[in-house]
Amino acid sequence: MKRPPNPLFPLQDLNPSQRDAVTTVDGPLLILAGAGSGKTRVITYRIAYLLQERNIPPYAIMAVTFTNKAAGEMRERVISLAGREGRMVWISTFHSACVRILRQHADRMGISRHFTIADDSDSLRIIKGILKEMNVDERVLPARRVSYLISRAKNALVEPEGMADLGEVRRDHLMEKVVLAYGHYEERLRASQALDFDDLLFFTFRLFEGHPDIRDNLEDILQFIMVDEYQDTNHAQYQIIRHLSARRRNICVVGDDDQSIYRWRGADITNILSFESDFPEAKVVSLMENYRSTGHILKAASCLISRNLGRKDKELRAVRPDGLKVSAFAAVDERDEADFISATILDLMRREGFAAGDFAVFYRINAQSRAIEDSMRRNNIPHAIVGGVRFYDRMEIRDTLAYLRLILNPADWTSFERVINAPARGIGKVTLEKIRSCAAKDAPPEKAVLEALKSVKITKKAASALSAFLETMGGLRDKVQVQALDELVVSVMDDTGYLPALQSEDTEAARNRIENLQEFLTVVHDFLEISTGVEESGSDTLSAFLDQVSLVSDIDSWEDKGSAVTLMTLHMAKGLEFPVVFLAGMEEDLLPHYRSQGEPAELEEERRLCYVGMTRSRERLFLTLARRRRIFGQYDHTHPSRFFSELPDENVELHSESAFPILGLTGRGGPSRIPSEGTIAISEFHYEPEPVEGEETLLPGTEVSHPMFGVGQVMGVEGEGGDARITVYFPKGGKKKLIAKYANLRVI
DNA sequence: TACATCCTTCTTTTT
DNA sequence: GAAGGATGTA
Repeated sequence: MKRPPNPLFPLQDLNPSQRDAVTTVDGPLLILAGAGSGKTRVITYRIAYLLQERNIPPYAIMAVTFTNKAAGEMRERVISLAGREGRMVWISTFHSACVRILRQHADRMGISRHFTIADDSDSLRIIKGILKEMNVDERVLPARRVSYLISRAKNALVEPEGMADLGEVRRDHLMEKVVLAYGHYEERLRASQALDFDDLLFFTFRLFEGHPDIRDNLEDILQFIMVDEYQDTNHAQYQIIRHLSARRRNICVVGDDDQSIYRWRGADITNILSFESDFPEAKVVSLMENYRSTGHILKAASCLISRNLGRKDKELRAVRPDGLKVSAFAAVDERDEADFISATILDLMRREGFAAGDFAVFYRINAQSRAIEDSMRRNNIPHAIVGGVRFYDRMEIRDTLAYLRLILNPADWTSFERVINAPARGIGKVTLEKIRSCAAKDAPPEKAVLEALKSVKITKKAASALSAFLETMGGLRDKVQVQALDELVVSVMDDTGYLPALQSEDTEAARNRIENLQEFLTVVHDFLEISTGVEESGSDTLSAFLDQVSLVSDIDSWEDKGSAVTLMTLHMAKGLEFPVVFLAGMEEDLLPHYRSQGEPAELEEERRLCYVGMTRSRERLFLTLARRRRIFGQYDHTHPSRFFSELPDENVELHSESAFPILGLTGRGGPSRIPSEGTIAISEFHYEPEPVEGEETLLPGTEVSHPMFGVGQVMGVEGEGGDARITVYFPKGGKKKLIAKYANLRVI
């Protein structure tokens, strides 16, 4: 389907460097796209350019993003630029693309085409079980840590044997345990015909390595590859990209090293920093004109990020006028902070005509959302929280999904264990253990059940429940091919007794769960609506649905509807923009987070996080902090984030209603509510707070000595005065809870 | 085996 | 300040 070059291709919409990036299509290309520099526009125009000006067939182009939302938006914009052809361009996330490839070639990898995608909580559950079997004390080696280390290994394409060589983990007895657990974990996943998130990448890489014909075939088809958010790719993704572009080398990566915020998930910032040495013939185009933010905001953000050492030296240019300065506000506590945000929003809406959808509040951790949400509710401000407790993480949804997975993949032990006693059927730990002991190696759970019914003593009640369960599952598997997906889901809820059990419960919680299940049915309907037209078997539809559900992220369902204030973590904020942005919790130990202060590289990532948040803002930016904050239900004093002191005076001012000035910021003389000695210094502050529960001289962290246990450190204080209960960690005696008036503690 | 009650721990960030 | 785990009771 050749078509003459389109003389009207809208290159005039682009500035010179954008145009350069769009029209450079042969050979490796690195597009360094600063915040707000029109990155998405460049990618979509480039795809349209390939289609229309170079007559490249759409199936020869692949664009990879990190979220489904980004992929969906990209597809829409390509279609609106290039017409229907754009529909056929392969635009997807890394993980979705890998699933598609793996389902197609599962046989070559020796796995079932219907493999289950194990999510994080599945993984964690499996690892917990393994550690227990290995008699590893979770306090010495938490499952979370093991899970993290395994994930890091997989992202680095390292198998259990090679794990001990990973730089950050030393070879010691704990490490041996982790390596062992990794091995067991893999066995368990394979027996269940399951792949975890990291496996999706790792197996795709292995597929390419071990089966060059498949790789070559794909490489023949995919002539042009584009990768968005390249700064957040991990090693596995990097290697997959290398494979796909090995021969043609038409690889275009787009990113900004200053916005790399997924180091903790294995993202390797050196991928983008060393692109030019990986592809020596690469052309580099820098997009350094920022069209988004007003001058003060951009200059403040640029100054902050310039503190990082591990970055390419560059400077964004503000296209827009200076606008208003960045506003800093110090609140008394997190409630006061939230109320300030609410009041400011109401004020801006009333006086300057902003709509609720123009505002976003960003924070470092999800737990911060509560106070803000409360305040918005009190003030009747429409708001939407993105993230936090996910819909798909609700128990009833996970249970239903587990049934669906088990229908498709009878080997799925994790799902089996989840649903075998949901609803309660009288099958507990003991029976389950019997079933497990009857399982021959790699035997699917239902075989093991049959075996157990035959050869082991099982209570009458449990035995009949098990038989009924087997029958139900058999019946559901028959229904897959004859029922539409929505009917099937209803069958699952009814036939398994799950919904009837909830209905007979008659509690608020149960009604809530039933509501969620109904909501789940709408999700199914929506899915069916979108995926019409494709002729598939029942199991293929189910499989596609489960894939989609496994790979959605919270941000995918967020829509810019203009009707509500958006509340989300800084991580979710990447790629978005809002007229007015609040960055809440600008405190030491929160931003930067205390877990990130070990290595300089981690601190730099926190700074990037702050930078990402600031650069989301178009017109107005507010940085707020609370001088004391409840953490784990207890008040703690805070210090202003060190990032305040890294902002330039001339672009930031203290908000006129700030309860306290912040040392290192301008604004002296302005604020009205300030006690004169109330300045908060970056490293310390002299302000005497109004008395807080149980908190006298024994702040957490205080060194104390005890007549019997010796020297220790205060971990927490509950209650007040002499009756206060003080938790102290003694290196010699361990953790102790002591009553203040009896403990005879001396502050050192 | 199920349910209630206590206790502990936890919170980064998520495809 | 919740949620999951451990423990005890029916």
